[in-house]
Amino acid sequence: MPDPSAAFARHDHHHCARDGLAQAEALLAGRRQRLTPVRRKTLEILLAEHRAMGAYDVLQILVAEGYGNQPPVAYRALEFLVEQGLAHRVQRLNAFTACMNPGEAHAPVFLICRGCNAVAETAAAPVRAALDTVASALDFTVERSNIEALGLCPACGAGE
Amino acid sequence: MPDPSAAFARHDHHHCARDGLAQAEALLAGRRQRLTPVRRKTLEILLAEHRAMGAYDVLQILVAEGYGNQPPVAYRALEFLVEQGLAHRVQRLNAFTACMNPGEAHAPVFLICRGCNAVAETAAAPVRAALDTVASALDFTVERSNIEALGLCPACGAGE
DNA sequence: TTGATGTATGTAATATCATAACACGTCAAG
DNA sequence: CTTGACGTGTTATGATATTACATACATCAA
Repeated sequence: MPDPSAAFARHDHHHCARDGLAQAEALLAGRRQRLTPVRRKTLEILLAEHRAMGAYDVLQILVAEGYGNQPPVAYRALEFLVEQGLAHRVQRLNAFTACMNPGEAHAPVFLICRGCNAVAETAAAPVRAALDTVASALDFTVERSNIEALGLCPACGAGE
Repeated sequence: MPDPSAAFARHDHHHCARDGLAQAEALLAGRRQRLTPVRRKTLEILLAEHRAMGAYDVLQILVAEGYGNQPPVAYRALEFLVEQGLAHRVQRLNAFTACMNPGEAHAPVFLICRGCNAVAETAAAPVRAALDTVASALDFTVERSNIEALGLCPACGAGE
């Protein structure tokens, strides 16, 4: 059951799901990486549900579709998608989401609503720039970043 | 066994550990919160080891000191310290560290070296400001944030 | 086509991280 | 001297993640 409040920024969900696979195929082809059936299905699941999903949630659906029913099946596919920038891991929730901007610079910011559990991925460039600045002051080289904010989305914030 | 590379920014470790407890006591007294023996010992452990520690690592030491040997003992003390701003949770590592600046504005940035696993907590104000800006564009109210960067510390970066 | 090599998947078993629920003790307010 | 809030101890279980190994599939050179 998809969560209708999955993203509080209005957006064209059909567009997300429809183009997600095409974008993934194009990107992976350029990198000589394979979008195998399990990986493809896993990405479809993330795109369709459009919410942060636990590995076991994904696995449950994979099983129903006839794939292997052990955790590594889901974890491997998810790990691949994350490595390729097609999905992200939301550390705070031990969960995964499809990336909204595959192929673009990767430093996503996740806004997690504590009221309705919706998760929005948003533009990160300024945040990433600030992060690079403080890191370079310590001679630290940033390769990947996880930036997650917990708070209230517009709907839940209004209700308080 | 403390990890000598726990923080790659040079600092006075004695100072950290010595003042940490005093600061904690002062802060908690002002809030009418109690630094009980388990909580105190847990904070001492984090300050002394000066590295990101798993809850079970902390528990093991608590047991050796004569406290309860079940996970909730450690988790409750750690949760208390996090709530009071005396410790932080590093999501990426499922681990905890003593806060380097208790009492000050809280939006820590963690720099995690993938070479030596050292974790440094650093100044966050500009990053947090950038985060607030992108969040407010979506009418999202940020209450807490986790900002974690994975990369290479000066020592490990040089060795590559 | 065959065989060699790297990559992907299936599966069992286990490791690691975290919480629910309840019992007991302490202490301060009434 | 009871009541209620809080903290701790303990049992049990739940949730998340990985190791190890076997099998299958893709690719490519001979």
